[in-house]
Amino acid sequence: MFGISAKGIYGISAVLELALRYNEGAVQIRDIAEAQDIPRHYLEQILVALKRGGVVKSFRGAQGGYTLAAPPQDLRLLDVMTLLEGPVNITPGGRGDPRLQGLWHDLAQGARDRLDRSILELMDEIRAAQNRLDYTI
Amino acid sequence: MFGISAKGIYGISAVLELALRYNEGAVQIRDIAEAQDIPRHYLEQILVALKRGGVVKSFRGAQGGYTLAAPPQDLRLLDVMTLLEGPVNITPGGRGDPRLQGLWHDLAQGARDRLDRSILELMDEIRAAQNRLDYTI
DNA sequence: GTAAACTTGACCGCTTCGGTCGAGATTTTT
DNA sequence: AAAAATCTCGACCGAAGCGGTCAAGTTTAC
Repeated sequence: MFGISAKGIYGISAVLELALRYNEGAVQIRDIAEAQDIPRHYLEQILVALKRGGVVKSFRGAQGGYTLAAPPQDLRLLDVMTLLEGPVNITPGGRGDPRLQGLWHDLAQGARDRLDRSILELMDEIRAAQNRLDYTI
Repeated sequence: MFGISAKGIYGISAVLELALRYNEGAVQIRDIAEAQDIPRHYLEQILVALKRGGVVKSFRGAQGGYTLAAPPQDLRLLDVMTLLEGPVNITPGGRGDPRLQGLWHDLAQGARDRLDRSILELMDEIRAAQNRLDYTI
């Protein structure tokens, strides 16, 4: 239950990779795929969707590739996920007891809250977790 | 994204119905299906799963039907959902950047927290919401 | 011009979802 | 004992989504 599909996981991973290389210029699909271990042709689909949504930019031809469309502090995880997996919505059909609407709504809102942070915040948290590990070991 | 399937929604609805009629003895599939507008034969599958998981009990033959296997305060929403939709688990495969594990884990834990309450609590909340409506209108 | 790189869209096998159906087993009622 | 009510089990089905592959085409840098 509640599984996020490969598309979303790959998508966030790819965006993270681009964020980490934000000052390196365009990064090619092949490099992202290799670094994050994502099937190349599948990653294409994902990046096209992210491009349509304004999360990344692409440059064609030799020396082309992808970059973030904005600095990491201006991009939100929730936007990336929404583009790839559709809106956070618990009950698509009007099924089930109407009295349960509040419950489903709470669930959706909780998920949204946890995803509503910038890529930069995500990078900071990752760095913090790494530091914690360094001190522990 | 994050949609709960019809099975889970129907399942909670059916359990709620049984909880509301907890002192009435066995309730027949047909009645539950009608009250909650669930396809009868589909509801069968759901109830069988809930029975196997010890959430409901069944009685065969004339005057048979289903009841909760325990009083509403001893049954948790999370158990019902887990039986019907599998465990709350965000990343089944080992896909994606390992540094994102914390993120997925947080998401899953958030969903679990919101589902970890008893049927009785759910009934109370529904009643409270109804009261709020009564005063507002 | 030619190689590098993105772009587009068709295609595919597999699984899950949502649901239907029918025959059988069990229990109560009469 | 027979009939009626009810759950039980498993097969089946169409549609959609998932995860991924592939080929052919464009665009751009050099």
